[in-house]
Amino acid sequence: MVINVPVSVKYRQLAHWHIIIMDYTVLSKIPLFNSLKENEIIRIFSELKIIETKFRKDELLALQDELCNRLIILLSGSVKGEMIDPSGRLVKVEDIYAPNPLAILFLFGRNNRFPVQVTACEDVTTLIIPKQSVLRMLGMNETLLRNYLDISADFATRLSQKLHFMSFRTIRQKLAVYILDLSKISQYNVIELDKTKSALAEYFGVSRPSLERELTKMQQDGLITTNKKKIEIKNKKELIRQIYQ
Amino acid sequence: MVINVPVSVKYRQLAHWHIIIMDYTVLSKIPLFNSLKENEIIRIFSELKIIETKFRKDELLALQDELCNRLIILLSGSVKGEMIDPSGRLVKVEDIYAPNPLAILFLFGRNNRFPVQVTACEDVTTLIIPKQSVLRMLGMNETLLRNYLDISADFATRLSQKLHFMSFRTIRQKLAVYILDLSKISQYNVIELDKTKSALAEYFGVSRPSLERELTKMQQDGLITTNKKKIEIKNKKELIRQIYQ
DNA sequence: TTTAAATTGTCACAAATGTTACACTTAAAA
DNA sequence: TTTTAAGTGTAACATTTGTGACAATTTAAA
Repeated sequence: MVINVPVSVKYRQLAHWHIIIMDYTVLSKIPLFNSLKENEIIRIFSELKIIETKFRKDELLALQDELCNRLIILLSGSVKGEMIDPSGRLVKVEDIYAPNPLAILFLFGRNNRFPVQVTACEDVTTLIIPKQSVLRMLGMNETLLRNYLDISADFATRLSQKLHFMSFRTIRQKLAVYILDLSKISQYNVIELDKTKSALAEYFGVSRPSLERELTKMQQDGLITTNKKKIEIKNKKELIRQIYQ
Repeated sequence: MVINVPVSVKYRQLAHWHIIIMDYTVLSKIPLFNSLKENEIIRIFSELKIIETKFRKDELLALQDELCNRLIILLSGSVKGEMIDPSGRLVKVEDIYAPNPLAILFLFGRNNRFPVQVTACEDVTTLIIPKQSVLRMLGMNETLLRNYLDISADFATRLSQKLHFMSFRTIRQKLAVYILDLSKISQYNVIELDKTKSALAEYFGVSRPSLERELTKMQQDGLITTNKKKIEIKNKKELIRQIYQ
């Protein structure tokens, strides 16, 4: 695995910051710059230290526990966040795709370090904005501030929802919540799992055979029928009841 | 239980907003106003719609799933956050004490609703700032913005840590992490639990007898000795190893 | 002080989940 | 196409955890 030179070192070597000439069409797709007019974006980019950096597949964008002193926004490609535990194992936590920012929740705060190691899944292009520039930027434009707060809140909401989800004890409860959520989205009683069962078991934090067994039991109990990735809800009322014992 | 008139209704009835004359000593203790000079605080309070509201014990400050359109900061007293599940049970999620803000992570975002119902544990005094005023306030003063972002990040960090904590499967792993964390803080090998064992079991999402049993087993295995709320680490190296199988 | 409530410690048994193993199917790569 | 890897489905057995119950102890309230 190729270790990339830490970003913070890289841009300290530059005498002056870059002024990036970029497509408005590209930048306007970035959630942080949503609803901003072209001249506002140009002003922000001309006044602040914002640089474009490319990473190759498998290069590191950030190390676990490294000081989070810059906002990294993916322009193209995708990265994965992984935790290293003391026994040396790498545990994948999440994937992030362009055009999203990464670790936006951890840029500020008292212990502002990357919670995971970030590795490029493929060749990626990023915008890197030093923390101080982010702060100036947010003070310059209220729309931008609003976008930043909205994006942060959305991440926090997802974190909180996952925590709530984890609080369901049994595999059956987790499955019931998961299936019902999917059926809400598709509006049908027949849903198709959006992950492989192995991935779902990992997401639930349970073993794959246990997940399969519970699906089989739920079928025997007349709650659902299941085949491969397709699940049909047979008794919605009872399925809801399963969530609360 | 007394149901309080929703706050949003309350202050819509006021013809003009209040200018609160308050002690600088009180306000400077609020994390959000940390490091702000007196004249800056006075300016903010004179220009924005910020009102002081009192709630009695057991009154509701916010309902679960209610639109989160205001920042509530506790000046005195404490509140509890509880979730209601469809079977009607109330599940306590957390306590918040003055001088902290509540639901700061959920004020913005697409689905900005209170994730829990908030009830006063005792008589409380609060500052209520409408969302729009919060936004203006953050644009007015960079220190304030920085405070807001820091506070949000600290909450997000705690959420993320709890999620990481929940990802440990067995009770023994959770206990090992918990005990080692406490020993890091106190710097000693003898720690005192900061919760009752019932509360700890609830925090872990396990039953109390199971928690007790695991503590007993860990003592039998020579990892710790335990009595009431005191736990002494006997074999730190082995205790660390327990975290990873 | 007395009394009541909360906390702690323990047990036997039931239920849920993990582990390991194997066979089969499907999808991707050569 | 053939080959290989990934995904699915199931089983026996071991381990972990939950449940309900009870007694002893500590703490708070009257």
